[in-house]
Amino acid sequence: MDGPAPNIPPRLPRALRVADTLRERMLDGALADGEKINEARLAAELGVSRTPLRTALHALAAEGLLDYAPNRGFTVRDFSAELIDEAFEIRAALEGLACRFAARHGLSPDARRAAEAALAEGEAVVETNRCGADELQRYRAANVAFHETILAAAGNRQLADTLRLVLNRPGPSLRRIVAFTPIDIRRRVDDHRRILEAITTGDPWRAELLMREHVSGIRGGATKG
Amino acid sequence: MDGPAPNIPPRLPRALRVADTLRERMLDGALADGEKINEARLAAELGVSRTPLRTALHALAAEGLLDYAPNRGFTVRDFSAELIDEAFEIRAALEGLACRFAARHGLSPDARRAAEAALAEGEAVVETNRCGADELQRYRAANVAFHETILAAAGNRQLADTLRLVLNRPGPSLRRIVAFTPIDIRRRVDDHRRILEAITTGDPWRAELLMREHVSGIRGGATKG
DNA sequence: TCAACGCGCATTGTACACAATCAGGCCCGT
DNA sequence: ACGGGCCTGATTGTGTACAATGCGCGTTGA
Repeated sequence: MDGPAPNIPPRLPRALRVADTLRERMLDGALADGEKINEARLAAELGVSRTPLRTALHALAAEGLLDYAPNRGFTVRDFSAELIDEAFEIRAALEGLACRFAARHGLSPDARRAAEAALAEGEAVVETNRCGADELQRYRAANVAFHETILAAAGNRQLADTLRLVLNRPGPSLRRIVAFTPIDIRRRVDDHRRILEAITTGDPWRAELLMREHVSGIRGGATKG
Repeated sequence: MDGPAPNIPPRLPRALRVADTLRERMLDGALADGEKINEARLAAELGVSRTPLRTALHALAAEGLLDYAPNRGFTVRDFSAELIDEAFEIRAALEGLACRFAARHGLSPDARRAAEAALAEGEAVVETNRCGADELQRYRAANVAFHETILAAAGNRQLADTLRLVLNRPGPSLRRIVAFTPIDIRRRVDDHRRILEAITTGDPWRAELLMREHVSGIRGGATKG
């Protein structure tokens, strides 16, 4: 997503860094659900004035991460467990759509190479039949690369933006909930292979269906049910 | 009825009013695509200082209506024709999802009454077999009521927020592009009937499919094809 | 005792002034 | 004549002071 640094190397505005900081704090729970935000205190804590902080707060509210009541300030939006399920279904629908677009539009040579590389990396991890921190890290990277490649291939910026918003949402960490047993990973990599196949053979609707199932399955195989 | 400003808020923050104003200007094209925004000039034009204006600009950027480049300001995002098509597909996917949720969750008595009332109103318009400004206005109201009722019945605020963002997006007016011949309207009302039927009979997947087709068809019947 | 009123404090909203950064043109060296 | 670097005007980013609003508490009267 927002690449590390080299893309935007010069000092970028405090407001943006503050927004990122707050997003992270919501992800790791440092900002609890429903908590009211005190601008002055938070600004002091972050070492900036209220101006860039307010900019960040309004932006996050527009993204749906905070609730805003005029003259009454901001509160951290509550993302409980069932809301995460809902987010996954939205994500499934949007990624399915992206997949259909990618299949309809076709993959560029570069995109195809990238997708196959990500897939191969995932399969390599599965081959190890192990599930340590290292393998997990490799699988995650491959997974992200695969999904992002498809999203980019969809060639629809609105969709990408919308999806990014949804992905950024759940505070209690969407990712830490997902199960990562070797079986789960094997299944997901297999999903990836079929999805890529549907895309390359030009079967948009099947590609969409598979992706929807794939993303829904991430949650289904992860939560207690 | 729901008057714009003076009715609800004795005093609503300037930033919010400015945001609304800018949204409207983008809708009716007073802010052209790709236009660069000069904060000082626009602030003077709107009669506010740069502070609330900047708040509004950042919020609109977070909503995806503006592009923002650090230290380089804001530009009005370009929503050309094909982008509107894309927006419709996203909308179709999201409303389809809402429809499925509504069917799965079931309609409350109130919601059911509201949906049937909206449907009946639409059918009443069709009965007239006319297509004047008055009928069009009635149909539109009924249409909005129908879709919003279902969205509310889905009981998923994230989905509602996401969809609202997408609906707010296209500047060159999503609505003015849609065709409104009696045949189109008849078809759409018929769609509505089937959708409601699928929901009330508890057929989530059919409900989703029908809604997706319905929304896609709005565009399909409107553009050159 | 309880409810309603009003005051004061805490917090949010806005304006303005100043610092940082960027775009464009001029000058200079080669 | 051409390319590169500096300088200047314009625009954006941030800090700070002040105005406006809302909330809680104490007082007062029945």
